[in-house]
Amino acid sequence: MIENYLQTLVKDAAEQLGLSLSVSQVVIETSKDAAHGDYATNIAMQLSRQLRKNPREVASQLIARLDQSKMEKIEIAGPGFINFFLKPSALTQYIPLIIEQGENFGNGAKQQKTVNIEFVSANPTGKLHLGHARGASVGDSLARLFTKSGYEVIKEFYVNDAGVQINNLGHSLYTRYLNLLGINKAMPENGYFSEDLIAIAQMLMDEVGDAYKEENDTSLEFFKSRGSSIFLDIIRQDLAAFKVIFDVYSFESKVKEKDAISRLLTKLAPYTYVEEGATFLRTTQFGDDKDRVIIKSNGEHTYFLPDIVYHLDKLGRKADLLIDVLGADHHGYIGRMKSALQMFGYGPETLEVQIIQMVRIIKDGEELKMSKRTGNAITLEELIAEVGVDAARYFFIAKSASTHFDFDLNLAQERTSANPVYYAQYAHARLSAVLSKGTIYPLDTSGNGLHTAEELSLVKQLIAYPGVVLDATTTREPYKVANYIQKLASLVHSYYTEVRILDDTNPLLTSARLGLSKATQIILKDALSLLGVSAPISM
RNA sequence: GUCCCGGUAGCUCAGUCGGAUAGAGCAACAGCCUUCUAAGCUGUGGGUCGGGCGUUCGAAUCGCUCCCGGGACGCCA
Repeated sequence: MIENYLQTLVKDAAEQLGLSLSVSQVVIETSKDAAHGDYATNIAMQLSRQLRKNPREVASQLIARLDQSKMEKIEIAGPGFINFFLKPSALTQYIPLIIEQGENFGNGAKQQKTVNIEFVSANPTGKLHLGHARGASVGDSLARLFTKSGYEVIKEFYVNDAGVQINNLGHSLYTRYLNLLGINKAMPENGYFSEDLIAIAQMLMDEVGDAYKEENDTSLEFFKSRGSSIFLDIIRQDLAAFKVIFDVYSFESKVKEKDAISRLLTKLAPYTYVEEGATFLRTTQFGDDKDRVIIKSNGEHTYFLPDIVYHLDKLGRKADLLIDVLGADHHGYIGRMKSALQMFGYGPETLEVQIIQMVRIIKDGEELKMSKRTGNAITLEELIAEVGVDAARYFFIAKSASTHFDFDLNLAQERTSANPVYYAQYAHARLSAVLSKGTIYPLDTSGNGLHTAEELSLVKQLIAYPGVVLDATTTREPYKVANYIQKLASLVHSYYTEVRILDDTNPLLTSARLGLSKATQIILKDALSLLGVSAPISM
């Protein structure tokens, strides 16, 4: 956009001085202070070292060779900044483009690349809780960002339906069932103690009566498979209510089917050795901290093996990049999986792991420890009921995923304007109201006639949108979109308060302002949609 | 002991490949609704950017080191 235009101007001017610069070397920043113009560059200070000249002198030589047709003026300031003061038309010329492209404004060029984003991937042994909700928000927004940036995206959920956890679930559920039948049996040591399990046991008892009162493998198998499939259904429903829809559910049980594990072992053979009865994989050859056990001395394989099969499966289906969104407790897992994939010839950059830091629950100013045993976790379902989908998603996304997150229950339950999502949605609602009342005026989409400081700073913020989308995608940081939204909403509210948009005494200006409102509404709505947050037309 | 994340206003957090006077929201205080939605706007106060050393025209940002908080380091999943 405009940054690119300015970069090229500077580059051309530098070439006339006999300097060859790449466009990306010219850093254009938006000025914080209006006295510093609309945009600024520090290029003269960067160049002064290699030219061994005073930066202000370099700046004046550049300016003398710069195309100034779209400038009101150019100034050298401070130690050697070049400040650009643009003509209003240089900014407002983008308004027709925004209105014409609509929600496609800011889209990236087609990438011919497929990104597989795996997130949530909770065990089907209980309901989703707040930790999962953060992963769901971040993963889903990443998917939306990649889609907007031109990638093919696959959203994937991996279901661990064949491991120790499911065994625990089966035993716990079965025990609850037997208890309901009046048979005395203690819950397993590592069992699941949540209330939900009792309800499900009751449901199954109503369905099958005492058919499974004999303790045997068939009985246990029934409770394992029914329990996990019931929980998976609940998980899917909760996610759908949270506006997170997965394209693919992959099941561990399917991954392990046939002889997938033994075939994998054959291929990994060159990288293995046996020590004290266990088989190790030489992941250190590819940068891991230590070699990893893949077959325990008791002959069972570790979880690492099916995970490798699964990742190879994802790559084999169609994916140029795998992104795993995982909780912070998984960070030790990154090195070994990257190593394993390299054994199959994939570069280390094929797999990216986005670590989501912990969520701490704060209630009455104190941390609330969540415990599987007592089942006191706050569920996603409860979260949605308490604060709503929009507020919850915005809450989770508005902070960098790499920072520890304090979720203040009292604040969330207040349901007041303290939550920034309302601020942004309200801005959209106000614009919508003005536009619908303004239909009696013709919509001027040209941008001509806009000139006040409020109008131009709003336009500058609109122009910045494509850059924000790109930046948020390449850094995998959706919170940057939230920051952008807050700034945009703030400009909208100021503008709305300072300026009477629908002005009977000046229909021409009204039409132009409606055009600006329309363009702003388009971008605000699209930015919110990247976070999975709705843009209401009234509140 | 090793690795990861963090330490910026009373609280929660931003801070554009290192830039101009370090910002926003909340909280506090003072104003603004006969006119498009006051879930809003305007203004005020509030800082040893965890400490130290270094790199350079310039450091919250980069390097080294120390301190504090959270997490991970198993033939667990």
